[in-house]
Amino acid sequence: MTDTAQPPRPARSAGRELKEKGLFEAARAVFAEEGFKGATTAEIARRAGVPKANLHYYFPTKEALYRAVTEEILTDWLAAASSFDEKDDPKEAITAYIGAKMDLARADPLGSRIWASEILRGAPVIKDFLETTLAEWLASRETIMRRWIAAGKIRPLEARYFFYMIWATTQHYADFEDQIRALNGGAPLSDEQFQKAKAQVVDTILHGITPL
Amino acid sequence: MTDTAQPPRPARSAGRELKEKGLFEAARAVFAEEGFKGATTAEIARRAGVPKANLHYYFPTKEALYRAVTEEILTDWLAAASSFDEKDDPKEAITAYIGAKMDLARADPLGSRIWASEILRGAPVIKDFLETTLAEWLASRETIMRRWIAAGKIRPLEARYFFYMIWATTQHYADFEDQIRALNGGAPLSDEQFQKAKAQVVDTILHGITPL
DNA sequence: GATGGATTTGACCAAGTGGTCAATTCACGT
DNA sequence: ACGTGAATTGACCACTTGGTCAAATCCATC
Repeated sequence: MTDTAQPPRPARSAGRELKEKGLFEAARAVFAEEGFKGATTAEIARRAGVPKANLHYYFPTKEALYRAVTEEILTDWLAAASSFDEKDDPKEAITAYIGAKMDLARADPLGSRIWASEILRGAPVIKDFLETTLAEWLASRETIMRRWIAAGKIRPLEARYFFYMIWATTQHYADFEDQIRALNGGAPLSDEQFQKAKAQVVDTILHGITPL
Repeated sequence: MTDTAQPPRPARSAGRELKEKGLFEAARAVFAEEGFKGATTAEIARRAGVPKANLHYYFPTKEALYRAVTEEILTDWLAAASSFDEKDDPKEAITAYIGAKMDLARADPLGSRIWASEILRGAPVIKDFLETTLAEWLASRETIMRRWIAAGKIRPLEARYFFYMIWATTQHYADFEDQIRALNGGAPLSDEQFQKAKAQVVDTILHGITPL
């Protein structure tokens, strides 16, 4: 933890990137807790341990900082989404996809919460992403699902509502972590509990769509 | 709908209740969109069409207004939850429960969003409800589920993760309505679409937990 | 050690925040 | 008409907000 002097020479703009990262992470936490409007630059700067004026040196406005944060989240979302395409078999593809979404929710709950908060306020910043990139992603996976249905590999269903169920369930473990904790005797889910939850989600959904 | 003059005499404090209702509803909308911290009393008053000072006559503080709003939401939640207990058969009970939760999300999306926003900020106001009433509700339904499992009526599973899936999925249709709209060509789900979604959620979950 | 751009920051500002208050208006029983 | 309590509201206050700015400090290069 006392590794303050470990970069021997690459001093270049490494300091800048480090400070930017600190502000970025502080912003993620505050935006996740308070939403865009409720978050204050003063609080973000305080958590990052820099004066507020310094924050505005790295990010000209609160909105610029917020946009930087959301952009990364969308990237991560797409990365996890790609796990749907790695296998041709529905069972494998869906298992991998749900697993990736669950792991993302576990690894980066803040990202999921910022997304949720952004949607709650009407998605002003990511609306374009939703209407284009996300809509296209969904449409093309609907095509895949329809093929599986035609081949009798999964039961007939409307693919979009199927994906809503996956998104809702997986992100619930991030967005409602505090509620889950309250229902778990005050303690967050242990790794074992989380693995069991993940397995059950996969299991229930797979059984839910497998033909008899 | 035009039954404004149906109370012939009880003029008493009817005006008061009406105005209180207006502020209450305006507050619901603003809290749902902006969260507790992001919401402003000025905006609430503006939407209710009254001066800000008048708001503070009916509700002394922003937090009092927020607490009144949340209280009603918890009541509605419990009302919908009771539909789980109306039938002894798992298939019927779960169908009724999911249906009630979906209908609640459709009828009162604002309530669901305020709940979500409250959890996102750490549930300071409803934490007690979560830890007591909700935890007890969940525990007792876990007992019922275990009985069904022992009787071979449903597949073995951890009941709490099963409920998380139901809560997540049903509330998704309220909390992420804007996202769903963006993925639906900009139009909100029609009644037919919603009914289809509801049927599919019930169907998938029931199949997911029914023994082979 | 001088130069000059990058960085840091205290002080400041206009606009907004939740909340107060005293002066007014309203509704209604007498 | 009058009195009285409930209801209304413009003006105001202390504090917070996002953002600015100029003066200071750093630091790599010559």
